[in-house]
Amino acid sequence: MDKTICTCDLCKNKLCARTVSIFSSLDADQLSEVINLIVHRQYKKGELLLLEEEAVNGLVIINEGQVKAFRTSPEGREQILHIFSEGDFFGERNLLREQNSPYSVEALEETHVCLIDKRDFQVMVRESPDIALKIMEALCEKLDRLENTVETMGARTVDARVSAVLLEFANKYGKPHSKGIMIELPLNREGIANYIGLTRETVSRKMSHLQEDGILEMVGNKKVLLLDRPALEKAAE
Amino acid sequence: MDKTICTCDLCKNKLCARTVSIFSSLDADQLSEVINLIVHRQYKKGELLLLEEEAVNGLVIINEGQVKAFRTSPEGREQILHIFSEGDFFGERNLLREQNSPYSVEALEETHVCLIDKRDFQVMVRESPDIALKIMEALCEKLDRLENTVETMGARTVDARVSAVLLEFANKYGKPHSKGIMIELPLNREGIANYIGLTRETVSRKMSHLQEDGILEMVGNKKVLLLDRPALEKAAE
DNA sequence: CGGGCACTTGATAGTAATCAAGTCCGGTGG
DNA sequence: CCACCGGACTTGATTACTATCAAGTGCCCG
Repeated sequence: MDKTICTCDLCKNKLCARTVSIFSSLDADQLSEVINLIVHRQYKKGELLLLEEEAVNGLVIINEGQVKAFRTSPEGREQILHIFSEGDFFGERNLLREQNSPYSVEALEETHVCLIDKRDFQVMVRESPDIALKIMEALCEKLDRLENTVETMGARTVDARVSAVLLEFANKYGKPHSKGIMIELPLNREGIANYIGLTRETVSRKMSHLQEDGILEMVGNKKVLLLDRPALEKAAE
Repeated sequence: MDKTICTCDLCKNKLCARTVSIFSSLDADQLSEVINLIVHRQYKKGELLLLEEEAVNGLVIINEGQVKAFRTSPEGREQILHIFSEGDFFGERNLLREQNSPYSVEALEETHVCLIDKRDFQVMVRESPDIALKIMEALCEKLDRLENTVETMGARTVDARVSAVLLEFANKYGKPHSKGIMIELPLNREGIANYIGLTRETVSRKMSHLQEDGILEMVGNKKVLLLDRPALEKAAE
């Protein structure tokens, strides 16, 4: 795990803390206090930010890039639990209790993070109780998403699962495009498979099928152009 | 939804609020104040406490009995997300935000609950911030459990899933027994299937297989005697 | 431009869902 | 307390689907 000083624009300008909703209730003084406590790090694609069962020593805020949080089963199958992007954070569950990390976290691309030490954060929460509310909000959002995931994985067909994950990516990463919505995929085929409990071959086949049906168009391996969103929504049901 | 006055011993003696960890930080005065705000209800097996997409008007604490929280997919498949028993509560996510229920809740047996109105609860949280911490704890526990569920459903074999759910029940409902651990199952075969995304027939077959292997013994339809816990743990990996 | 890795596509096998009886449990009423 | 009835459970046969194994193609990065 290579630790380097963060050089991204946001951090150089000391604005990183301002972009994160968790600190939105702080005034300028409090904010500059926070900024002084923040340690910056950056990770290359494939580097680990955290290892399952390891002690968590603070809150990690993604400032640039994205990461996957995953577990590996005894047989070696990887299950991705969360994908965190700019503005997301993790480690909040371990700020108030002594417990090791429930997952490993790996950079999916060049990723810059802001790190706040556990003790510093505990002080901050005590001084600004609104932060606790923001954390609760974040916990609720994660719960909502995981409940959706459980329903999708337990009660939906495989076709619906693939459609659902593409819709999720369209909502999160989609950019308007003349023919529809251009989606920059955060995961390769194997990653998508590990996110919804399938194999890469099955994901590949189902995506090809969606292309045949004219619902989407694959643009290289890393992008998808969603042509018919309503049809994809119907397929995800 | 039949609403009746609660007649269970705990409530008659006004002790119900005391048994719930969420109020453990309150002193006697605060507690009696809480007790005056509590409304009691009881539900028969099969009755709905809450319907998906319905407004949630307060916190529901299970005082006696148990319930399942579930969603029904468009094709009619039911996915159970949580099982709540004595001391558990739900609805906490809707206390701080306006959002409808993410699931339906149905009584699995005669169930007595304590209900605290949303507004009353918001006042309580403001007066006793420790309650917010308790809620955060509960949210974290639910997150932990759902992450386990996602991993189990996505990355484990079907045999491992059945073993895992039986272990979960053993931990939660198991009572020591001369030959092992006696488990009173909260769900019938179909319910177990809907909890781990399988069909009742498959669950039935896998449980028969575990019995053939001498790992457990079925005692009627509603109980299981776990004979070899280490073997079940190994099978759940 | 070239090589390696990710992706696609095909063939096969394994496993759970489905369809279909038949059995047993458990609650009810005599 | 026992007999009976209905629903839950088990077990079997078949089908459908995805994982696996395998080969070939094409994308992407250096």
